[in-house]
Amino acid sequence: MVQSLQPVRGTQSLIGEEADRFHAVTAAFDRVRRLYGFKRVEVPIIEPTAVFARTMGETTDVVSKEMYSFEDRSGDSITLRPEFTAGIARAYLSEGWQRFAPLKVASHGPAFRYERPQKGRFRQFHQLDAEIIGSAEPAADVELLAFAYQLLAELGLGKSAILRLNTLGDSATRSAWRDALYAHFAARRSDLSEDSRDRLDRNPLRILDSKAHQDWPIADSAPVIDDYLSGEARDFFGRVTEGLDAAGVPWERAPRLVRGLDYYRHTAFEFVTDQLGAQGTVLAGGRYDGLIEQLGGQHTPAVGWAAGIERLAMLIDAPAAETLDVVVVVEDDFASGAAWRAARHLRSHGLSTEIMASGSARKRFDRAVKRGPAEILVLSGKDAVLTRRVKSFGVARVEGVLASLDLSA
RNA sequence: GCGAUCGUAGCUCAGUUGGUUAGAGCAUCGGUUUGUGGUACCGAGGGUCGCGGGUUCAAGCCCCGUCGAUCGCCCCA
Repeated sequence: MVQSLQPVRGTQSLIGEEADRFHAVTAAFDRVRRLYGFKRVEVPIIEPTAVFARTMGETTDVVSKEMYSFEDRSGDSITLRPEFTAGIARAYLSEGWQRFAPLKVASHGPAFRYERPQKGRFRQFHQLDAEIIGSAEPAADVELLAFAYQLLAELGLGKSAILRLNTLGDSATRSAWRDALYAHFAARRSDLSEDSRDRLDRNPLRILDSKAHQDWPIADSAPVIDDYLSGEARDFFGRVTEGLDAAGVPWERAPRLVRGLDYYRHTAFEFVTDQLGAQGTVLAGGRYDGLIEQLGGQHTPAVGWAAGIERLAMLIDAPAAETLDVVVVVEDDFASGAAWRAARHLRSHGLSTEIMASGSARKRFDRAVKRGPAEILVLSGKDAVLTRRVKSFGVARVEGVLASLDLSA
């Protein structure tokens, strides 16, 4: 293949069932989003680089090595969004969306990370995103999770995607726990895997869910978050879990669940499945009360989640293929005017219609049959006399719609 | 960034221990006595076997490099 015709690594072009799966996910999202009163918002795909660097944490992998950043013609550093949250927070501040607070918003679209592609992971990937900005209430966390759960349930994943839930406490809790973890792991540094020794300084929390067997006993004996929770943090988490129980959202406690991005506080969660290989997380998020301040705004509590559209699309049952209501077979050119008139009329009455008008008459009919329509309308013009027949394979609607139409004019 | 596996027609794949002109199905196009036709039958086009080098009388097949894909590590949706 010619070099320039190769797609950019980690991007994909979809057609047929794959495209239908993708659309099924976004359609379900848009339907459920409305049931919960989340406004649809659109935000830019590009932002000033600082928007992401300041909010996600300079040392995170996403910021330090996975961002698609470039200088535009005026020399400004621009970044293709690696996630939605920071951009929405920026819009909240710069567009004056504070006036809508508490604000419930939803969006979906592409995001970009420079990573090695593998199953369920792409350089251009697509996310669903939901945020509640300006509410410090545990009820916001509950509502957001109820939304997520109903969405997954409507996608047929209510059983296979499990909600794992944790609290990271407030910032005092989080830093005390982090210090304790650091001390614990640093004391056993030489027993840790090579990866985890690297993680120790960068992000000691991540050692907790290390995949290296040799780390497991050390992680098992590590300090637990519950011992560091302030009274308020404990109370907050309690009200979230009570709310989930009342709302009928099943969950399990994952005391070692941490999130990679720096801005998370209190509630952290992920819906996981065992059907996607190494990329089990299908929807994840949490509370990020400090993020808007990081961007220079007033203290503004918020919660949100993002879900991977490709990952969900791989999990759902194949959507029913789009069916065709009518194929119009034009047996000879004399009838082509009538075919256009008939097709226009059928389409304006909501019947999906295609016209077969090339190749031999026999081929046209064969192709019409292969398209699998509910009905085939055959128009012929033998001896300059227009005649029509309808072959029906299912619900017969064509004759009814066409009854009032003079096809010859 | 690291590791493993894999690259043959537009797509899915076959191709024996290295041996003549690289095959099939699907798709595309054409034909099959104007046929009331139900996914048929016949035929055609389409390949520098990812790319470059090497070994050999001879390479789709063996070796090296490179690009790409897939899966995993890291990280994450």
